[in-house]
Amino acid sequence: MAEKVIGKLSIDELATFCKRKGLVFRSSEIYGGFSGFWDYGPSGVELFQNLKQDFWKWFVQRREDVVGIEASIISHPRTWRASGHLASFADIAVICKKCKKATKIGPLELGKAVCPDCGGELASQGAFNLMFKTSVGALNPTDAYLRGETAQAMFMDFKQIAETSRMQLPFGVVQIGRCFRNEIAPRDFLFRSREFTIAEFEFFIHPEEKKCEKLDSKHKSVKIKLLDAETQEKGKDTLKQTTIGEMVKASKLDEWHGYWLAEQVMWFEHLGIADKIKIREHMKDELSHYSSATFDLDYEFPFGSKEIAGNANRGQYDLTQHQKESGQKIDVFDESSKKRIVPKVIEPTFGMDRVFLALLCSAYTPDTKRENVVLRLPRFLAPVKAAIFPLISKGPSMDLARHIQEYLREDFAVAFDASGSIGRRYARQDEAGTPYCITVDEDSLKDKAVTIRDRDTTKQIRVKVDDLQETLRMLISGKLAFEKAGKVVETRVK
RNA sequence: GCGCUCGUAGUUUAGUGGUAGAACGACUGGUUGCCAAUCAGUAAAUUCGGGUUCGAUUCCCGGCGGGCGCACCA
Repeated sequence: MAEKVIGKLSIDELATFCKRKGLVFRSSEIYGGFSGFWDYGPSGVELFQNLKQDFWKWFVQRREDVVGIEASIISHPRTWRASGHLASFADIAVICKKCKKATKIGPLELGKAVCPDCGGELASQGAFNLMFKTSVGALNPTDAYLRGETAQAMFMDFKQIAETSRMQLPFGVVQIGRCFRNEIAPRDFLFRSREFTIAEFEFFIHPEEKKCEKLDSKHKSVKIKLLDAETQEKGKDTLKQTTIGEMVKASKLDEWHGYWLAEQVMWFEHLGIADKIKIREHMKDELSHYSSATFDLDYEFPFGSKEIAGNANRGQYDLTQHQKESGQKIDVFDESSKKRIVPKVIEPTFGMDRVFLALLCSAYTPDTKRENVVLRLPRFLAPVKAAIFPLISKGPSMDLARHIQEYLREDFAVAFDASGSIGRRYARQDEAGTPYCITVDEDSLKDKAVTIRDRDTTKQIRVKVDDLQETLRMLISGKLAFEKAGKVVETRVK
């Protein structure tokens, strides 16, 4: 039988799906929407919270060398002077009157500079203002900015964190939080927005430390598809199959940088999206003002291969800058050299809304046989873990179904659906990404058992009501194979 | 931000210078019913503002929003 060709997913189709299923809404839609802003709906917020929680478990709770903070979104205005973000502030956007090429120039160049391409006269399009400006104080307020990255607080709080949590180098600080950038043209659904969530950590290392004790064979064997700087400088985009170990060996990465890049890829493997990830090295001329080496982790989106995470080598830049600006010492005492030292920093970053979007792109599976979409999310991230259906929606069946709902609800996010045909109810849950559907049927009252139906295979097993909680826990954590969790039963079809 | 282009229920769409029809979905009720296709019913739309006109969802202008291209992206 000829396979029905499924059209390539468009980001529009995904956005419509997200709206329909309560995952993501356009912000302020009753006023016509507001470009660059999005709302997570009832289902989306569950998924997003699960994602953030999984990140926290993976990178903070599981480790001894990382602690978290949650800093204010608005910080002292001098923060951004120290960080170097204010320096590019006065830039002016210009457009060439002749060839229409848009660029930006420094404020003093206006009136003097000409188009770099054709030498034509430049017209000002106005001042660039990538940072969100706000004011603080009701009476005679002072200017302040909403943070464009979460990093700065982790530098500013460095000494307090090290002291109160008794951390010694090397150690990291993580936070997940909202950031704001006045993007010129928000685009591609959630991908480029003006308000977004970053999960970012600053990992502090002794400046002389070259070795990374934690870089073991597990990290070295992490396979990656690499687009390196040289290839890009030649104008090509050929990917190299390599491993973290090989890159470290070839001195393309120092050990700590390699370790963290491997950790990032390993989290994506855990999320099931690593097959669409490639690593892109930044070319010299695109490095940020603070970084000596940067790698992007790009995901293959419907609109192209785009950055969802990054890894920058920030060196001692930020701590040194804040020392200068504040006049305060930001350093630690090194017992071995008996000297005060300023740590160097590796910064792994994740655009969490982008990871969310990548998860949906990978999960979205139109099933031609079932004639509905199946959202194959990782089970542990699914907004709802199980849905309970009474086959007969009245009488003792209904009571038993309600009872199951009550007791499962204590441990899992569950849904209950007694309306429509059973097939329709399965389809609704397939689209919601619910991994398991529990059906209470005619026999359930007699044998005190129910069927569990698997989202991805539609196979069914019969499980005792008393074992449901433990069975679900094992299934969701992946510690138990579905067919081994109960007696496999034939699916009855009309 | 610039250029091109688009904007009818939640979704997909029909239609008209005289205020709109459908399908799917949602909701309510019925149906001894395991993979969206059973019956009955209900709610639900012309993106917003201004102009032309006796009258505009339809024509014109502007805003807002989307798509594509350019540019930008700590």
